[in-house]
Amino acid sequence: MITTRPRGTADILPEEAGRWRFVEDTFRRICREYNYREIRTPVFEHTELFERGVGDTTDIVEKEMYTFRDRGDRSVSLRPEGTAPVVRAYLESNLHSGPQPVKLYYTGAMFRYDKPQAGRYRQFHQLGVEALGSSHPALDAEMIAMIMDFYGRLGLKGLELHINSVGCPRCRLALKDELQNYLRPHAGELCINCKNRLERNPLRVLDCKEKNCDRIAVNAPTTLDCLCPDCGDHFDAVKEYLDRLGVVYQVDGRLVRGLDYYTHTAFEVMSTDIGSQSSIGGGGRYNGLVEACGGPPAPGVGFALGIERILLAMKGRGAYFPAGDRPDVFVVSADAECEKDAFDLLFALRKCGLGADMDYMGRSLKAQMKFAGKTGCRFVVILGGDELKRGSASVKDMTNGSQIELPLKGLAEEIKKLIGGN
RNA sequence: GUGGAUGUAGCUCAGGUGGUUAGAGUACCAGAUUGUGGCUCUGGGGGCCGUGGGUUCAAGUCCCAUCAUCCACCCCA
Repeated sequence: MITTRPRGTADILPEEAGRWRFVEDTFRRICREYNYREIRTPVFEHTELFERGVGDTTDIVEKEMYTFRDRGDRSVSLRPEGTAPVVRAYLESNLHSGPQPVKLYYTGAMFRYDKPQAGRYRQFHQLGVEALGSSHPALDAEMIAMIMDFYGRLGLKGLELHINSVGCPRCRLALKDELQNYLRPHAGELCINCKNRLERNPLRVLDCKEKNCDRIAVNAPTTLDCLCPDCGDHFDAVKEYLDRLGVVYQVDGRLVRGLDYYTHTAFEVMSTDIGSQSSIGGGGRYNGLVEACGGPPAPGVGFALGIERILLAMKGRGAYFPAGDRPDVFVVSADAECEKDAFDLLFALRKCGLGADMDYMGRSLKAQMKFAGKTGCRFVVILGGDELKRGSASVKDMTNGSQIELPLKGLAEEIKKLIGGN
């Protein structure tokens, strides 16, 4: 059926698109202030990039990628996330041999073959930033502060910021041992998933939401219990920088993010009122990723935010959105003979930079007025035989209904003055 | 991938136990004395009742399948 969109996709209609633009514009502004520069990468990549970069044991790669073979028999995939492509570009264009860190931001569509539900789509849109080449804890803090700053400017409230450190690979190994020792006696009480996780990836038992698992996990050793001295220092420094900025956070030793490449700092922002898909943004440090992608050892930090979920949270809280675009002027012809003059006038107005439109449905004067009212225009210019004889036009202010007659010559400039005057 | 709910005009929804030409509100269009919006009144256009099967003399109404949406699990943005 050609009149239905693919499952899990959405059309962003004009009214909604205005809200998207508001979110995106706010993001771009903040990126400029924090000195992150835009990067645009392809919407599809070699499948191998995601297998290596995201991790081939993650759900994303195992069962959620849009993968296909192109006509040259190459396996390519629609990007399921933005970090791996940015890292690839960083390497491919030798950005790592320039001044570090390289601070980049991106916006765009991502694709995941999930079952759609509230706040979860197959094509969704992310805003993200990555800072490559520095392992300084102030950078982790800057990024977390930046997200909260961004949400604040959108008028989002009722958010929870959770932070954690998942340590380096050595810490993880230690934790894995500790966890398995703690969990094995409880194995019989865990859910089926967690029984499997116990041997393969016991970290994930920590944020299982099953009641029994949750109860057991509360007392389990966390990532924080197993941090090596270096990782502990790094995390303390991140917290200190956040404290200096007055950023409010909760340390959550059970926060384990799904992607394999995270090391050290991990963070996530939750909204309490958008349904079960409550995460509206998250990120962390990934010091092993660049190397895993075939580059030199280079650290990185980044985050990604979901636009759809941000919008959901904003609507849930009745957040402010700026008014949509509307024309400055609508040109109305009082009788059919004036239509061509109205057309000329319309283009004269536009040439002066005014947003202008007219009726294209052959409507009566009354209907044209009605239609003009619905466009939300500020002024209506009425052109009729009487006015034309005098070389003038009637200008009606739609906000108060007042009407004056002005000469056609220089009309656009006059209207500009009237708009500027308010 | 698993489970639950729903699917009637553009939109929001009515349509007891199956029975003639499927309704409302809203939106859209046109009128309400001769060149003017927002309020009010009147009229009008618009529906493969998601789709495909089945039961029945008869199905929007019952059964099955399928597709889609929503909700939860899972996962994550």
